[in-house]
Parts: sequence; C-alpha cells; structure tokens
Amino acid sequence: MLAKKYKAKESEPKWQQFWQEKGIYKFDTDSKKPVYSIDTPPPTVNGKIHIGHIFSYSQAEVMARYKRMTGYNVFYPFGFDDNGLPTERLVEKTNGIKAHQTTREHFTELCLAQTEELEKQFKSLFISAGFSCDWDHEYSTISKKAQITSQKSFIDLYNKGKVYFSEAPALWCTECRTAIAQAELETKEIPSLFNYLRFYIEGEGDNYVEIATTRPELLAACQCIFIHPDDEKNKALLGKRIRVPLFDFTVPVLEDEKVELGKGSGVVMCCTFGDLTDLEWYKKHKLTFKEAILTDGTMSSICGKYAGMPVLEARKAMIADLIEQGHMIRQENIAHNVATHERCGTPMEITIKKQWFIDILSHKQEYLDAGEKINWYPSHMKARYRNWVENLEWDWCISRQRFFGVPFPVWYCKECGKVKVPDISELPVNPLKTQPSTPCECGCTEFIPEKDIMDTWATSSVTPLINLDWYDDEKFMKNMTPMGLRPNAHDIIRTWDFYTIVKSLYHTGDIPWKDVMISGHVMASKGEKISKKKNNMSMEPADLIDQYSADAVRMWTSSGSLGMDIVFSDEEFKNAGKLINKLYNASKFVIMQLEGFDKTADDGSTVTLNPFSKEDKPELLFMDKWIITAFNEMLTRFKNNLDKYEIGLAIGELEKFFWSYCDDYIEIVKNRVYKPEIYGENARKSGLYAAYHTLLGMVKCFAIYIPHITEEIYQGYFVNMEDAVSIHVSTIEPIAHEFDISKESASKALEIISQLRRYKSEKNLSLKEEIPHAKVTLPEGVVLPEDAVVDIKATCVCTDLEIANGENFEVTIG
RNA sequence: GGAAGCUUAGCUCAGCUGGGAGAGCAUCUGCCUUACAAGCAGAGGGUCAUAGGUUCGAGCCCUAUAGUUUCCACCA
Repeated sequence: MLAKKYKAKESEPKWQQFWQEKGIYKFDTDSKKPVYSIDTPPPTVNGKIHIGHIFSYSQAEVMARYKRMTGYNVFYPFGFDDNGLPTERLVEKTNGIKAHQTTREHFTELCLAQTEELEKQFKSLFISAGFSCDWDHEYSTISKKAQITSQKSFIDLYNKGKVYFSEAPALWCTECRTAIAQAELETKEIPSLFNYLRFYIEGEGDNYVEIATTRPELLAACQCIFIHPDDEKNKALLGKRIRVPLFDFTVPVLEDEKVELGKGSGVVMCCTFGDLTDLEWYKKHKLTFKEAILTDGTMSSICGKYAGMPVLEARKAMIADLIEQGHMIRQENIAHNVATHERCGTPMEITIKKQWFIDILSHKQEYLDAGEKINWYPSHMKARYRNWVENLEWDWCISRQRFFGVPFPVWYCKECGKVKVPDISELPVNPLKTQPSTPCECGCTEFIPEKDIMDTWATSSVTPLINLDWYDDEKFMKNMTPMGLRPNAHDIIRTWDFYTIVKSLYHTGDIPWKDVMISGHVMASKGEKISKKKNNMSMEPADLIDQYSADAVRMWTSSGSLGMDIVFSDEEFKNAGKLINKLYNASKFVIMQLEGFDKTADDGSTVTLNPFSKEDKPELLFMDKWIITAFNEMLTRFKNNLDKYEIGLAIGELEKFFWSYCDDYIEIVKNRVYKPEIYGENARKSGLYAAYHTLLGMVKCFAIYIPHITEEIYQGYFVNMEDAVSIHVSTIEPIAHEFDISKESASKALEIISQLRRYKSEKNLSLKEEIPHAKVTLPEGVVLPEDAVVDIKATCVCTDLEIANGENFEVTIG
C-alpha cells in the first residue's frame, strides 16, 4: 500500500539505511555470475565535492545499477585521493602555515586529521546521493594498502628498468618547491612587459643588437644570442661576441631555425632557463647550465646585487637599472600565455636536479596501441588520448620535494652511491625511519635515505591494482584484470587515464580496463566553467539534494548526453520532480486496483495475494497485449542504449513509454477495472495483469536512475509478489508472452482515440462529453478486435462506434 | 598553430546502417476526468549554419567556409 504523498526527505535516508543493512550492494566473491567491475577515480580530497563530481560520478553509478540488474556480479569499490600536493595545499591554507615551516611529522598529522574529516563528509554525500558502491572496499590513497601498492609498483618498475634517477631538467614550481609533471601544467594568460634592450657588440663601440625579452631577470644566466640562418640583416653578427647588459660578460652569437624572424627584434637571447625553447637549445647546442633562479624562487648568487630577491622583485629592480643605465630602448605591454602550476597558479620554472623519472617517451607506440584496445565511450574521446600521447615531450617525473605522500622505497649507499630498494615483503617502508636489511653490494652498511615523496599520480594511477589487492600476491584478484569500466570526465584523460594505462602495461602487460566512459562538465552558463574563483557555483550538491531530492538530482545528471558538457539549470530539476511525482501517482493507482485482491487471513491480518499466478493467467485483451508488446520493444531500445553507456538516451526511451502508459494505457484500462459489472471480470483481470507487469518492468528500469522512489514503490507492494528483497537486486527483463499482435491495428486504435479527443478539444468540450456516434474507416486488411472497439468507446465516451473497411483511414464524428 | 566536438522550433536537445523533420520546456486554446491541476486534451512554431558535390533521393555521406566550445601547444 502506498501513502497518499511521497515524501522524499523521509524516504531517501530510510532506504539508504535499508540497503546498507541488507548489504544490497556488496560484491559477492562466491557468485557464479559474470563480474562487472568499476575503477572509480578517487575524488581528490582538497576541498568540496561540487556538482560536477556528482554529475560525472552518478552517470557511472547508473551503469553499476544497470549491470547489477541485468545479471552481473558488480564490483564497485570507492576511494578517496588524499595523498600529496593537493591535500598539502589545502592543509597549508586552512592552518595558515607552510609545510616547510614545521616538522614532517606534525604536518603529516595535520594532513591526516583534515583528510579524515573531509572523507567522512564526502562519503556521506555520496551515500545521500544514493550511490550503490560497496563501502567494504573503500580505500584511500594514503592508506597502508595503497602505500604498499604504490611502493611495490615503484620497485617493480625499478626491477624492470622503467624508472631512472637522473639529473635532468625538470619542471619546477617555486611556490610548492617541488618538481612537477607536464600534466600538471595549466596555461594562463598573464599581462607582461616586453623589454627591448641594447646588447653591445664586443669591440664595436656603440654598435648594439636590439633584443626583446619578458624575462630580464635571467640576464645573468644568458648563454648566447640566436639569429635565424636566413636572417641576412644580422648575418654579420655570427662569430662576434655580445656583451650582456648589467652583467659584465660576453656571449657568442649562434644560428637556429627555431628563431622567429617576425617576433620581437628577430634576435633572441637564450638563458637557462626562460622557457622550453631555451631548454631545447640548451640540449641541442650543448650549452652550460647557470642557475639564475633558486628552487625557492629567489635569485642566485650569480645575479650579483639582485641575489636573494624573489623573481618578480628582481625583474622590477633590473628593469629600473636597465632604464637608468640607458640599456632600455622601449617597452611594450603585452598579454602572453604562461605555463603555470595548476595547483597554485605560479609560473613554472625549469631547473636541473636529481629526480626519479618513469620512462614513457620510449614506449609511446605501446600506449597508442593500448588506446586502440580500449573501448572509448563516446568513441571520439580516444582522439584526445591519442593526441596527448603523440605530443608527450617529457618522461614522467615522479619525485616531489614534498612531505605528505608515499615515500620512495629507496636509499643510496653512502660509499658507492648505488640505489638500494627493499624487498617487496618489507613494504611499506619509510626510508627516513628505517635502514635496509642487507648491506650494499659494495659491502657498505650505511645508507642515505631518499627524502622525496612520490607524485600523487604515481599512486592514483594504480587504482585498479589497489582495488584488486595486487599488493598481496595471495589476495590479488588476477582473474578480474582488466577491469570493466573506468568512468571519468574528459579533462583527466591525459592524466588519470593515461598514467593508469602506463602503469597497467608495465605491471600486468595488459590494459587496465575494457571500457572508458567519459562524462562532460557542468557549466555555470554557456561557455562558463564552474570555478571557485568566480564563485559561480550557485548550488552545493547537498543543498540540491535537500531541496529537490537525490532522485531529482540523479534524474538531471542522467539527462546529459554522453561526454557532453551540461549547463546548470534548475528548470531541469523541476521536470525531474514532475516525473518522480507522476511515477508515484501512476503506481499508486495501479497498486490500489490490484489490492482488491487482498484476502483476510485466519488470524485476521490482511494477506496480499498475487492475482496472477502462472496457472491463473487471464485471457488477454488486445490493448493489454499492445502495452506488453510496446514495453518489450522499449526495453530493447533501452538496453541497447545502456550497452553503449548512453544513459541519457535510454531514459529518454523509458520516459516516452511511461508517459504513453499513463496517458493512453491507464486511461483505457481504467474503465475496465472500475466497472467489471459492465465489461466483465476477465477484462478487469486482463487489464490488471498487463498493468502489473508493465508497471513493475518500468519501475525496475527507473530504479537504476531514481533508486529511492522505486524502492518505495517496490516495497509498498511488489515485494510481496516477487522474490527479490530489494528492487535493486531484481532483474530487468522482458515480459514473457506467447502472443503476437498487429502493430497496424494497435496504432490505428490509438489514432482513433487521439482523433476523438482532438474533436472534443477543438469544440472546447470536456473529455467526459459523450460522442453519440462516430464512424471509422480502416484500410483494407486492418482488423480491430471487438474488445479494442469496446475500449475505445469507453475511453472516449463514444456510444456508437461504427467500424468499416475502405480505401483510406478516416474518422468521422456526428 | 595542432586535435576534437557542436551548429535541427523561442530555449535545451534527440534523430541508428541515406527515404515520415521530432521530443521536452516555453507560448496559445480548452478541460476540476473517482492516480496525479506538480494534471489532462489540443494548437501554432523549423530554408536542419552557409556553399558546392555524390545519389533516383541528403539533417544524415564527401569537400570547403563561417560561428562556437573543449583539449593540447604557444614565456624571446
């Protein structure tokens, strides 16, 4: 029995608790069903879960439910990424300190406390949104298991020769004081000054070359001057030496194709390092390295009186001096694009330090092949992956000169400097706290620990291996590789997806997952991303759930097209609410009629009987056969779409059918169930039979999108008749039947009803108004069974409906 | 500069391997009908971005152009 009104606020938490108690979403290790596993990217614990997360994550959640209800044993673990720089930055901000100002132990404590608190909030939000993950398999990337996995990954790569320790140029963030990876760069447009300087030619008095630069602070690290080989005007400079302003040294003039004649003065200085082109020239022309900027973002001792100044201050001071000493020709205001660190927005520098790198550049083709083996939904997203791999220029630097994260399981021999890694059985290790258990090959027993920690991605790229317990050879669920699905938004294809593929190929030799489902972003308005800075997140997920219900929010997230961005609009939430309300009302009606079959038991209690036991099937009427057939056809399209991860198109099919069920079918069947004394007991039972099975079928389909209200409906009646304890462990299946109907006849029947309704509407009549007589001409060969004619007459209050066959279909009234 | 997506009704979008131009919202007109007025029945509204091409036939295939969004590159 359903209550008069559905109250989402009361029902949703009730069912969430019910599911937890009954263990509805637990992964069944003993099941014989095929496994469908989902490698959810653990959300980063560095702030709040925003509506974009809910949008993206709940699209995959729908898939989990769909697979669970179509015969799969679903493995749906969930994790949180609370490891590394993003978390550190959050902790620094909330506590108002910098990590390097306190001890590593203290800072780690702060990080752990804060992430624990946030993870509680995150988890409760995902639960309140009706997520069906198995919380028994929850993990966090700083957990012991994840640390072992991550260190084991490193040692495996080390043994396979896929990581190397090298003094190579690396991207550097002076704010975070750590090396960073190519994937962590974000381009930003920054206003700047283009300074045209005089560089005097050695031995030619006042003769000078004009050179433009945005980074005069690097003058002390100037290596040479480049001209283009085709630059006839400046060709004479070759072989001469040029004096660097402010600093009393000279540099040679060299040629390179990469100089752009039209840019600046067409003559360019090369410093270590102003940008990636400088680095390229440094490698190509075998230049020497002079460090102008220290790792903390201040100028080095080679900068003379500017030493110790932060970069921007030094730039200002040097510009002032350049002007004062007459080296400045002119200045231009420009806005140029600068590569910055995505976590803090600081312009990236390049420095040379010893770092650990994972070799990726020499295996590009394998990654491209892996990309081909994976099914991308939508398929064009594969191009983004391919594009990224093809354009890679750096090996993956995984060293971070930070504090909170997974330590490298590495020591260096004090005597010979050789790298020492522990045995996998000893993991996890913190080299700062323990020493190797065996001496170095050279016999030395003293070691220097590696202080750096690993990049966050080094851990989050092994989530499939964390999920499958790879850390423990005995527990490792090898038969579940590759996993079924990786869902994520399109912006992290180049990071999360790429790195996970890299690690998977190295460790298992196979792709990490069979399918990748890409979702879009939630936009604040057309072309405007949701951003914390703009403060245009009009709604927090928790507020939306509170205001519209979790089911309504999920309805909205499901309406998006696969891979497409969606503009946030509360109009859509209202529509979702309407659908939910309608579904409840329709169910209420059908169940109310069905409950006429209740019996009073001997003890006086009411027993609900299934009026449709297999032996007691009524003789089905034509329109009842139609709705059953239509449901099965809808179900085929519904499943076809979901099999392609098109959850939005699938629910579109379902909704269309549902509204037709309400407005056409219920209207037809109503008369029969209300008045068995006129239409007969079989007509009533036939209608109820079809209504029961189609409603149950639809509610099951809706259950993957709106799990709460559908559970309410199921528990309110169907659970008494069906085997499953929860609708979410029932099976979505077609309605079994043995009949076949003429589609032509069915569509004509509906068309006749529609025409009779239109007649009344155009005449401004109530639908209850009687039509004394109407005549229908059906095309030759189309037959309308007598019971269908009776249904039409009852539905349209048409007393006399004359049916004939003729050339064209025609309905005349009066 | 490289790559990809999008352009169909006022708005948001669906249109599968080429053959009927569609849905929801909005607008307008009616209707209190024993599930639902958060409802029901109807109506109006489109040169499918533009220009070529292939085809008996193009929203769909090909070429080019424009606009738009995203990802990547771009610090002299």
